[in-house]
Amino acid sequence: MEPMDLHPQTASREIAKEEEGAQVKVENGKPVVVIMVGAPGSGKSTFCDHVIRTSARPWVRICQDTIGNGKAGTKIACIKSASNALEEGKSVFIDRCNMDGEQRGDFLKLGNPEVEKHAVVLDLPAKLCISRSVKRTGHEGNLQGGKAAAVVNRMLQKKEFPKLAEGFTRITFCHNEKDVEAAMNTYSTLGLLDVLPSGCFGLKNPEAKVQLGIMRFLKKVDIPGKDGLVESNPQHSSDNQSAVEKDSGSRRPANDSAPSEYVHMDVKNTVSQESGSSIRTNSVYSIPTLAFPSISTADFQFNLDKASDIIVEKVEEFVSKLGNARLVLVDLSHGSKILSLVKAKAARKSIDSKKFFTFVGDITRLYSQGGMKCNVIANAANWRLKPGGGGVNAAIFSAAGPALETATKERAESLAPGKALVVPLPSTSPLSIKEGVTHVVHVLGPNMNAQRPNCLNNDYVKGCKVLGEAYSSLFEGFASILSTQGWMPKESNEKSLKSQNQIESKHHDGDQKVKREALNECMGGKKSKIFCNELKPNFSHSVDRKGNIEGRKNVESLNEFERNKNSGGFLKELKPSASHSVDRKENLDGRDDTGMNKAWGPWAQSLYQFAMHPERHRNDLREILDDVVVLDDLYPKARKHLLVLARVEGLDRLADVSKEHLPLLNTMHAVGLKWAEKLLNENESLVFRLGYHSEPSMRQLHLHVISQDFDSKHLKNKKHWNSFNTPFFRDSVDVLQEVSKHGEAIIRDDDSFRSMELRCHRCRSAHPNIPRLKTHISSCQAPFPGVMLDNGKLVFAPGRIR
DNA sequence: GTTCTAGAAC
DNA sequence: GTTCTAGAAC
Repeated sequence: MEPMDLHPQTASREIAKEEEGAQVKVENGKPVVVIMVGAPGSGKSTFCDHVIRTSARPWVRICQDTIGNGKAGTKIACIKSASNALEEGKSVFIDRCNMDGEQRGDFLKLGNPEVEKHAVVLDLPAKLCISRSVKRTGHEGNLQGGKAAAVVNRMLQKKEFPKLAEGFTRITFCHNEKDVEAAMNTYSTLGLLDVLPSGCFGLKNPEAKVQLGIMRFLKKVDIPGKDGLVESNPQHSSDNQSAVEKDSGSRRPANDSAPSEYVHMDVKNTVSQESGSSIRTNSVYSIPTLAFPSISTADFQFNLDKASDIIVEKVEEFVSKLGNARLVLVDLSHGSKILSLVKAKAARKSIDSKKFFTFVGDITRLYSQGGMKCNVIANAANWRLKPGGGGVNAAIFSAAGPALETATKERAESLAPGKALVVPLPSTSPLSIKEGVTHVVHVLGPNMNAQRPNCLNNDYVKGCKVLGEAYSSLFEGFASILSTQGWMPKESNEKSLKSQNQIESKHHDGDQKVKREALNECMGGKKSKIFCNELKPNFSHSVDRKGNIEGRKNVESLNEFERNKNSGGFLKELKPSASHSVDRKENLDGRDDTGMNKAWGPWAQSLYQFAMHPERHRNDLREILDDVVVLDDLYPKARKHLLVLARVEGLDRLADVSKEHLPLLNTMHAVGLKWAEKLLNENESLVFRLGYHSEPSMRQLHLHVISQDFDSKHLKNKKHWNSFNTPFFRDSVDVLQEVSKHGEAIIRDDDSFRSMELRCHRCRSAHPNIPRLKTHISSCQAPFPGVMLDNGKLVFAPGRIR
């Protein structure tokens, strides 16, 4: 392959000149087809109109609603019209919903292949689209008023994000008004001769953070049979894609003389020339990928031959355990000795080159310049975990901005040789925005450089051991990240899903134990390797307490354990409000140590009084036991809504729960289950769910046992609904597992859940307000989503068809 | 947690 | 005018 010595834009024009008649197009600029993707009310027309009004280049908006002399026309008419506009050198907006790949397909064939196809995805909250389309008048497609909500809902149900693989060169995702404005600006200021960078932009899922479970569910529904998805990335991938990219990466000779800045173009040309496919098929993936530099070989002067042996050995050990996730060894230099050594040794060991390959490029620009999306990158850190010092460490800290330093500091202050530290990268970091990196894993290897601290003085026995440990820690850290994103090796996943579908599975202790051990093995069996000075002392690996409920879904929870341990602060990420930090100690009145917040108001004390003095409230209680009392919620949010109250002084909320409370939590669950079953005897049409609010309004830990009809006059507002139907509601089965494994429950409490859009818990349709939601749920008979059926979260009457 | 109510949304 | 939300008070 010839080195690229042209500027990308120049290169495009050079290519264009070779095409017959392309000269004219160059003079007129390069027309582009922008396919708008979005539900009615998402603002597609507004977007187009704005750009057309303000842009220097000629644009045509093709709108199916008006194409027939101001009236609705056909798709064919749209294509014809768009084609004509392109002939005239005009750029084109395809202003229709284009919600799925099939609808977009025909428009992607427009013009000659030189015409870039872009997508602008207006993925705004369903509620906003609904309310806009409900209230608008004079809509071109006559979609307004009452029927709009239903249409929008239906469309959102089947929305399918565009993928580069469909044939787009550029996809811009807009999740909020600000994104929309930015995208409008981008296109408004797109001059006649300008070419926008290719790739996916703004790709993120704002719901992911607050609605992990729900997003997981949506993923499963949207794309059955696909695996290897990254939670935050709605892009899909295929084997074909992975093969193409693997080729483009591994085929690149180590001594390739192409300057690294042009790696992306290099890849593009290689692929389009050699396989006839285009850049579109290979620039973005959602295959979980860890890009890592060679550890210790640069500044720490570790022997390259020995280092390459260790890399290959560790890769071989882990690669098969990471499902279809990929490991990529990256080096900036084209003549990198370590890359060629590793490549040769990996080939000799027949390591699957789809799963592991080497790549020449800047680890901080793998996507923007190399066209390779890596959700996780490793940093060859220094022991202080500080920026600077040159090399990869300086580059990564610099590219990630201060956010990485802050996030790192929150988790650890130093790192020992052989250890790794997983740091979730804040979404504000440029590395996250531009490169799609979600996590940085700091790794510290052994030092053979006398100028640096902890020099091993050429002791390669120890050095090799430590370097091996460093890679193990790194790959374990990567595995733990995969698990947090709902991804895990397929085999374990299938196995655990199988056993999760039935409530009865809760007693399959033996089986679970085997799996847990298998996974332990899979994770390297050396969990203590990952260093973190925030590690809580009460973590224990002897998790096999009685098995039963906490034994379920063990794969995921073990991974969660790893996650918490590794990052030492993942819980914090899930609960950004500092008041819920796991270390908080509270006084009995709920005021924390700072005395600043969270005193329980007088109205919040009633449950506490029930728990402490049940005999005074005998008439209001269903059951009084030594450890718990059971009562009807005073304001039930469903036909049946009971509370199981803990009778321990000082146990006010889920955040107060620690491992010592496990027996109590088990009792609460068992009593809750008993009552659910009792109520099911009275009315077998009910379905129950047991769980805790992440942050309760009422003092004294209480388990909600609530029927899933939500048929109650007391369910009045968003907060009511969302507190039972978002991740804010923590299923008792999950809490038991978490506490059993990690000694604490995950709290999902940021205030956003209150204002989250209202979605039916069964069919997931969105509704503009509480009354409409209630009308809907009173008749929705859709089966419950898989995630709710998993792990025995729902309790049905025996024999009932779900 | 609920109730009350101003004012936004319809 | 009526419906609905959200914030303050309790």
